Amino acid sequence: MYTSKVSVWVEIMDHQKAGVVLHNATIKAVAKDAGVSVATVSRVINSNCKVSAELVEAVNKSIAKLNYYPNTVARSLKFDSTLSIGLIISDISNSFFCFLARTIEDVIHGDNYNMIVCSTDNQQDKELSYLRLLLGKKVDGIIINTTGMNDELITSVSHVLPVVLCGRKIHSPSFHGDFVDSDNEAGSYTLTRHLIEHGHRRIAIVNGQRIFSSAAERLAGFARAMKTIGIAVDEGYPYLFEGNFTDSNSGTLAAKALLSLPAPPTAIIAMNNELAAGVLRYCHDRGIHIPQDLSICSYGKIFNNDLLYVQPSYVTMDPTLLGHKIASFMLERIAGKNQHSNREMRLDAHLVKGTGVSAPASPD
Amino acid sequence: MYTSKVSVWVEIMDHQKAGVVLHNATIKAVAKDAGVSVATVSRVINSNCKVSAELVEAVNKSIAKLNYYPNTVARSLKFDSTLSIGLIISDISNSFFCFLARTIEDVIHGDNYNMIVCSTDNQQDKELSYLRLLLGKKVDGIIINTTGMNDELITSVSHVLPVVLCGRKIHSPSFHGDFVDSDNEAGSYTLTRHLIEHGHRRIAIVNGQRIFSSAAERLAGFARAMKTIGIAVDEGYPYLFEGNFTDSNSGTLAAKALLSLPAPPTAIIAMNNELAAGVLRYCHDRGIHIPQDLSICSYGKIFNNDLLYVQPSYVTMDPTLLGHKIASFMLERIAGKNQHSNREMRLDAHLVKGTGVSAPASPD
DNA sequence: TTGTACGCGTTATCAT
DNA sequence: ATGATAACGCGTACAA
Repeated sequence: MYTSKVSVWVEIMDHQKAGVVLHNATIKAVAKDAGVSVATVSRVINSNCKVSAELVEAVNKSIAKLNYYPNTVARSLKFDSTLSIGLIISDISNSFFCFLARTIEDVIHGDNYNMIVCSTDNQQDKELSYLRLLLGKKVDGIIINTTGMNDELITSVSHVLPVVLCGRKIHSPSFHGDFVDSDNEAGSYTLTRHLIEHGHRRIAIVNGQRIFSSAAERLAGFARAMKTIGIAVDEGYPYLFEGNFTDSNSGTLAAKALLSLPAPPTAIIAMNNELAAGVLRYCHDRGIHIPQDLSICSYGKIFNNDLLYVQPSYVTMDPTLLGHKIASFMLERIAGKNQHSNREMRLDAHLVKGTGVSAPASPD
Repeated sequence: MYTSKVSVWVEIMDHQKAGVVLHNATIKAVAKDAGVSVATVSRVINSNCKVSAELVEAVNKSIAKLNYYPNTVARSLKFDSTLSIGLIISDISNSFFCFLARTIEDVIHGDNYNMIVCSTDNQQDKELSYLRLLLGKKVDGIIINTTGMNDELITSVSHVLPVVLCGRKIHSPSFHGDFVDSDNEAGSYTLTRHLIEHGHRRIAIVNGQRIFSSAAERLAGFARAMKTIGIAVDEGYPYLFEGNFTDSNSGTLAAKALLSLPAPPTAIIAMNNELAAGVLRYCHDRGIHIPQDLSICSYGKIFNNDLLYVQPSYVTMDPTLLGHKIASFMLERIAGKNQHSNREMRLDAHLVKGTGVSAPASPD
């Protein structure tokens, strides 16, 4: 099996600390120096076979002398496994994905896996290009927050490689992999009901593109909540803004558009942290008082939320929890050789009330 | 030479969009199917040699039929180059490093390089472990914000691989690589003078560990500025707190300690964004009014700065600018075969005044 | 226990 | 122009 020989590495590298030259020595060089065959060296390194004590000694001496360390690329070629997994997300500079990436890195590092990070900016061609690259690089698995525009290819990939989706679902029945996300519909429902209970009726929603399952589900939860007060959210609903999840500026534009309406909303729900920051930025710059003039909610916590000039109410979407689940699924799939049936994991989104919500100034 | 054959990939992968099975076909299988030798297939793929039109046709047909794509691992073995670079930083979940990572990714992706992200948490053993891993994986270069505790090894690595340092210098004369950072001394001087000009005298500094060159330089700039008003900053200086750059909580502890002193400071300079957020958090929770009770400055912008309840003055440290420079240096070194002499690039840190600074309530 | 030889998927060198 | 074959560095049957 293809495991990582940490103990050997430690032994090897300890000798390299004192500023010695790294020769890029090969196993052959070590064998020659120690006067043994490459097979013996290999056995010493991987310690999976019996080697006499004196030869072990000699080999280790040569390893230290030559500052030898194994070439992982060659091993990968042999085992068709690289001990690295690809992470394809829309944008690593988004605080949510930062924490997600960090958590995933931590978990998989425990199993000696590395992480190749790829940011797509939600562009189909970038995603495609990265998928190709990772496929060619023979990563052992792919974690992907997909753009939703390469479903067929990803489905194909899922037949040959462990795939864990995050945040955006693939509906193809032949897709083979796991899915982890927040419980979008319920979370959005909770958030909307929170506003309704404060007396709001003209509630606006600033969403991401509906081609993303998360956006669609959050819209559905919103609609279900609005239905409880007899308001139908359909194509004609006036307070619906579809922006871009990865661009807080689209939240700013949304706020501007919504608040310019003849009968502006008394509350806005931004469907992720980026959009929420954008909405907040608009209100801050324009001197719109929150919550007096407008109540604001966010799906997921805004970074540095507790230090903001006002705290929107939000439902939790903890990237650490998500990351742990995602990484675990991935490692399980790799270990089980991708034989699991599709799994779906939804994380609870519970309400955290903030100072950004109050009763509307002029209820209808 | 080892280049990436993008055009070929496009051609190859276009046929895979419709949910076909990815067989992991090899060049041998393609050769067999097309009735040619593997050499010919290789030539068609890399189009570096003349092949007759009909054979090109046949090979491409087989490639499409078998959904063949090249195994990068095998190529890497041949070329001793993987088209990937390692990024070793203290913590990818820190907003500053997020933006840095994103920028670097963008730039190197243009040259078809990938990025393996490694977070060390400023721990020596983690850094060591990641260095080993990247070395074994035969990355083409390493960008590192080092812990400062593996200088000898990194120096060794720099003799065999392009290395670009970021934020933390290695002083060994035999180190071979580039260094990019903010102009720490000058930036810190600017920030301190800003407070002095507002009338502050009891100015506290919340710094990272001085083993990091950035922390040492910022301390030096602070000391130089204080000297202009005849205050010596030495080991006996009472308003010196050494915390942890990567842990905002240590900023909170610092604020608590400093403000509990008999003659508390009238201003605090936090030497990075994390520490500043921690200081701010303490003040916010304790109801300490800023800037009335205390003025606050930060080296680098706090994330979502414009939405905070108060805006510390800060000097710029743009991760995007830094990232561009770092990535460029790396690509140049890779292209030039590591033959450059050591380069050092300092980015200007200019002052942005915020609402978090005013004259002290009770000047001495 | 130890060594020889082959194969992993490619590319490059030599023949033809 | 095309094909056979030797490398790249490693692990492991198989032989000894």
